[in-house]
Amino acid sequence: MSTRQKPIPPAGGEERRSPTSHDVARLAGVSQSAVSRSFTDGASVSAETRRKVIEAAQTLGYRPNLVARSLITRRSRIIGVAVAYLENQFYPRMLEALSIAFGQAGYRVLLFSASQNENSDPVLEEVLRYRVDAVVLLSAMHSSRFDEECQQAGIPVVLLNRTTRSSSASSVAGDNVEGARTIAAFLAAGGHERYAFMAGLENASTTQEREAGFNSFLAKAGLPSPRRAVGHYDFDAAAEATRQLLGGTERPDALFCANDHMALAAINVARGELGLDVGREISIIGFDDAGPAPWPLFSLTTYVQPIDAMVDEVVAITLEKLAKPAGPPLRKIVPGALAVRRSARLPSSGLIERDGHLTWRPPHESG
Amino acid sequence: MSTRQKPIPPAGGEERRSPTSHDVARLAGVSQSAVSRSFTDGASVSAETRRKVIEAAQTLGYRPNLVARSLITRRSRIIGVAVAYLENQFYPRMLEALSIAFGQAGYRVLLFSASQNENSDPVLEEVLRYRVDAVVLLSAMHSSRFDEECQQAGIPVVLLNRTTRSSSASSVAGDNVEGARTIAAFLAAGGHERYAFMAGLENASTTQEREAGFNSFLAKAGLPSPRRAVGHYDFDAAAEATRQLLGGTERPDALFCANDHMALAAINVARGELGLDVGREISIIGFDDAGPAPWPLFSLTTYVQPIDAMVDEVVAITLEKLAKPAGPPLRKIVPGALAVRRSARLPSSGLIERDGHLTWRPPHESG
DNA sequence: TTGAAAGCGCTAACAT
DNA sequence: ATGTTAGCGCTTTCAA
Repeated sequence: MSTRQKPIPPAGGEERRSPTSHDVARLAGVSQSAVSRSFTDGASVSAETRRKVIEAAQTLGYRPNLVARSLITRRSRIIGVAVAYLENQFYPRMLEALSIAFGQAGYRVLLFSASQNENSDPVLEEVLRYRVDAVVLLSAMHSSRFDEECQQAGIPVVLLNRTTRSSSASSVAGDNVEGARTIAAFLAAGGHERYAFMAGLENASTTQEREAGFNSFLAKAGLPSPRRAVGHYDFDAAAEATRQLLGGTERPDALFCANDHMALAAINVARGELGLDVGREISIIGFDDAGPAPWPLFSLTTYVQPIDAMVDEVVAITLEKLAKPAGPPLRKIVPGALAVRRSARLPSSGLIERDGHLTWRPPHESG
Repeated sequence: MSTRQKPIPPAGGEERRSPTSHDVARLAGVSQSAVSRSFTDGASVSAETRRKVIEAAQTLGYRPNLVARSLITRRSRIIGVAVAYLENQFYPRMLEALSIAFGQAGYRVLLFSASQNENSDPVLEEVLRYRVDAVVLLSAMHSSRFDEECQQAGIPVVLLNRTTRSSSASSVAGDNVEGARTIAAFLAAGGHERYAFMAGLENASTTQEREAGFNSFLAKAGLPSPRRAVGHYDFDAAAEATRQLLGGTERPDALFCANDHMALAAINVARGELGLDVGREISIIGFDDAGPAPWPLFSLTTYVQPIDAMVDEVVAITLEKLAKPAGPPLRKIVPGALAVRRSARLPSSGLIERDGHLTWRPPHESG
């Protein structure tokens, strides 16, 4: 039996290894497990022992190694979050809110970027090696194959601001159908005659649901179906779509864009290039309430998605799934509210003020 | 001696443990270390062995556990990134670029949020427990105590878009002094007479350096020193600062805001509230080239900070520090360029077109 | 309450 | 090239 040989420090030799629980134990004159217990919340340690341990830890600059802890607990307390196209102001705010909310629940966020149209599976695949406890898909495309692998590995997947049928993933999204319906009703109440809709990505649930809600109201109200263009949720593409939509004859007097990011592009083109008086000659409405929407120069009427409520829901669902992985996916629709500003003509009735903000309720709510 | 008892699966019992390298080894009929080697890049394994291993891994759905690997290699391949106030469009783009660039280098980004004014030490302290390989401070305040702890733990700290003397942290920043000087020269060449400067956070290096550069040029040119207000790098505060600056008599005809986020607020107030013709009655210039700056409705003249170049520099410095932790901090200033757009009056000479963009060079460059 | 001992899943000598 | 062995730093039985 050889004497316990001091391991050779990594090349360079300068690097001082950080102190371990053993070092602390030695200094405090207790066992290593006592140190571990002193840093564990519900563990049974005497106050005296803990005191000695904390003191020794302090003098050594000891920090529990979460990697080692993860290895044994099989919980990393890390949530993988996939994002793409943070250019759209709505996402950074979601991300920040997620990071803060998960932080308060004792989790950290590991970031994954994937370009918007690209399949993010390879990156997400890589995440799993980090043994993240759960995955939140904020903006990336995803395949059902990925869900299944996660499902099988016992890793909850939560989609944020998108839904999916035929998947084991949970989801949190805004009320796209109702929101779009409200927008259509608002525009109809404003007496508009020629409608237009700007789609985002064709295969995104947000675009599909918002378009469905918008069209269904128009149809039911006997109004003509909207002219249509595709902005791919991209600023430049949306600008081009706006030119296409508003450039010809018989210009629409009402344009609903599937999100604010595109609506902001539309305002830039309508006012900046075409010289239109937005809010009088043309009404433009978006969806989200992204960063610049309330700025005076845009004053964008939009369906507000409540970021904090949605994020809280994501955290709640994630923790719930972490606690009991079994069972069907959890799905949540979070209601929003129309923020009435100046980018769209006001109807003569139904306007109400709430918390200093203007909103609107259809005068004869039915059903 | 007891028979090796199968550990009891975590409560619930549904959870299938993910396969380990041992499982793969057994199925492939090789040793566990052969499996490890098959998943290690430069390791010596025969093609045949690797084939068998990969095949077995495939059928079992094996994924190497990076947590276990980290424990032994003492490298997590995770970079802690601290952000705050993603509302300022410049930061999300930086963050996305960082995530992508580090991803290409085989690292992932662990996110930490701290509010802008708050001391982020407690959060950052927490990071260290995850044994991140390095820390990048994108937006958060930080104390020299934190640097020292990292230094001592052998964890490189890299500041992005801010600098510090008296710290062991490396840094990457734009050329604030030169940029601000160029802006002053540009405004002077445009024949402006009454200057104003909007500061961000007083103790931020960006504000200090940009103000110093701006003022130094004005002084040297014999121009009056600028009127001054503080916008705290916050949209609303900047709007208020704008009212204060432009509201009175003897209105300035040139306003330099310490970043674009505040300049955008200034344009919103100047045009939206005060009805000023931005670019003719008042020239407004920013710094960064944040997301909405080029939008037609702002067309903000600004000093462009090259995000990709800065981020590449951060990655390079981080990797360099990871390779040789010893030595003094690495500091890099990345030059930018003035993007001439329409928010500021054009000088009669010095304008040049580059890559389809308009920029400007002082006609008589001296010293 | 406390300590001893057994591993979590992997990498890295060391032998063969 | 491959297998054996010894841990990485921690949590968690199990006895005392």
